[in-house]
Amino acid sequence: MAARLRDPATLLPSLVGASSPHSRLREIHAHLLVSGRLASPSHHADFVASLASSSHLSYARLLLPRRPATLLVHNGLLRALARGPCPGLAFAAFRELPLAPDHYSFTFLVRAATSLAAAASSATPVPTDVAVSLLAGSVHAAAFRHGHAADLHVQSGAVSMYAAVGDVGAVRAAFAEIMSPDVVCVTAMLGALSAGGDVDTARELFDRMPQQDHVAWNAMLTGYVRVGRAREALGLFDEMQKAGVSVGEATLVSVLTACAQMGALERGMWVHSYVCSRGMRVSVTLGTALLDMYSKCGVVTMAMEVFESMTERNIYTWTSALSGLAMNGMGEECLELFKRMESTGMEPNGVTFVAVLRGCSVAGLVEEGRACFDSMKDKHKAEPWLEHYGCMVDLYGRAGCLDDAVNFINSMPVEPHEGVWGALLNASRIHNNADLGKHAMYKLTKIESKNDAAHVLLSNIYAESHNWKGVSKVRNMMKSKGVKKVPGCSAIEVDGKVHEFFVGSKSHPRYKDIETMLAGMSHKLRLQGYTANTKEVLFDIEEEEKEGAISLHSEKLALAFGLITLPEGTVIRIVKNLRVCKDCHDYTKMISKVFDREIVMRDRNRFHHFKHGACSCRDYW
DNA sequence: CTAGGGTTAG
Repeated sequence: MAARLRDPATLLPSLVGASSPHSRLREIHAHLLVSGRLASPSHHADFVASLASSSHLSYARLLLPRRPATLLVHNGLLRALARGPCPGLAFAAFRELPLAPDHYSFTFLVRAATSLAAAASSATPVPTDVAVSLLAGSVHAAAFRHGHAADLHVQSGAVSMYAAVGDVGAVRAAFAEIMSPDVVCVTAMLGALSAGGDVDTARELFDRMPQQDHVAWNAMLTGYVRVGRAREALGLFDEMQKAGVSVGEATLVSVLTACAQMGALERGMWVHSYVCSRGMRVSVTLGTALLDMYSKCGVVTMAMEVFESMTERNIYTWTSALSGLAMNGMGEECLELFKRMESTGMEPNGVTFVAVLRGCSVAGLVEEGRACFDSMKDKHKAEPWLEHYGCMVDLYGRAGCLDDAVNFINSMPVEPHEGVWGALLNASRIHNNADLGKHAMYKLTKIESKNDAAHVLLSNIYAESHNWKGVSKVRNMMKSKGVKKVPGCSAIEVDGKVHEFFVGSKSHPRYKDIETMLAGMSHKLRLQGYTANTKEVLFDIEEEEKEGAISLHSEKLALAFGLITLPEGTVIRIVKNLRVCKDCHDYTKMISKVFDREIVMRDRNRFHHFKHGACSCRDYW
């Protein structure tokens, strides 16, 4: 097939390298002219665009004034710039346009604004950038002025653009303007709604579509994934397959993300074998999603196997691998991998540093973490985010250097946020420092008065030092302030089906068996000398008045269910939405010994790998 | 020559 070169960047990729000097470009240019490959305006346009997208702007500019100055050439340039690494350049090129722009021109500008907005919102934790929002508005206004705002492509682009800047009202207005929206428009709207957190409305729109194509299905899928409704995402994927919709890479990436969220290892592995059996090429994105799924399911060896097998790795790949190691308590390995990353010349970003600092933290590598934090500013000229300060406080605090943690906070050039105080609060809990804990709590509640996790932490601090008055004070505080506790929930996958257990719940169809198993477990543990930490549990505010509920924390229910259903010798994997409490942690350690089972538990922050009565977190979490 | 779906942290 004589494929037409549609993407300018693919034209002459071997000839125009990013580092070619001008003289070399002139050579190539002359060669192309002589061989007649620039004869037609479209080829000329492709060449210009190709130069622009490989950052040879100045040379591309030289070619622009060539006659005929067609819109084709200029639009091609706009397109390349909009899709390139510096979308803002498209606006510079637009200002120098020697001709009146057409509707094509505007689709590229809209696209450029969308990319800028996406980059702005991912670069910093700040929700929206005013400048980008203004830019979006002016692009749209310009489209109106030139009479091209009614073009379907511009319109659907506008919907995505406003979604990218987070302007819900503008999204609705832009969509309402479209007289007869097609699949693409509706899909854009669908994506916009789910990006704003309103997946249910998105789903209504999806169901009402006359016919959905695979992109619409994928948009819906990621909508669920984005808001953390992984179960529904997987359900939708089943429907998608039943409907015979083609399953491509984007679909599998979303499915893997859903598996990672739920800790659904079996389904994740199913995707892996699906990919292999069909001989699909494992792209960077797919490979990264696979590796991430494995580490979030606690199977670091497989994650690293995928990582090593990849031929191309980008910043996401490295960061995901690093955070996988950190999450699984493999701090030394994390730091080693980071050194390897630096040696390849891959530039770490803010997220990478969060991962590495967490790695240092779980392994107690205080000096290394400090060096890493300093190198961030000095070597990588990156300004630390509040998250990084939080990581540092966690690093010092977890290692027991509480003074250093406090000094670090005092020397911060920016106002500490709740994460920083939360890290200090947790450190106070680990090291039984009630005074410091109270101080951290005081600061924290001034910022975020209804933080439920913080209240639970403070209560645990008091309980640890048998200060029951303190415990009940916290409880009253929660009542009067109306702090709502998120109910504990643990999930376990059996035969590809994920079972969820809520704290104290008896609604599982096999609850009778679970109850019997729990009794058996307690009996066996008692024989081994384990006694439930009743005093603490009695005041465990998660459970409030129910003293009989000691064994009913959700992870215990899931654990019992796992022991019943999973064959001996297989690893029991549990995913919990909150932090594991001390009692459950001790309990699980003992179970791993008494039942001789390996248990992998993912809690809100990290993994616990229980084996032979010990945990990989070395009791620090 | 045009528009929509994908990966990393908290």
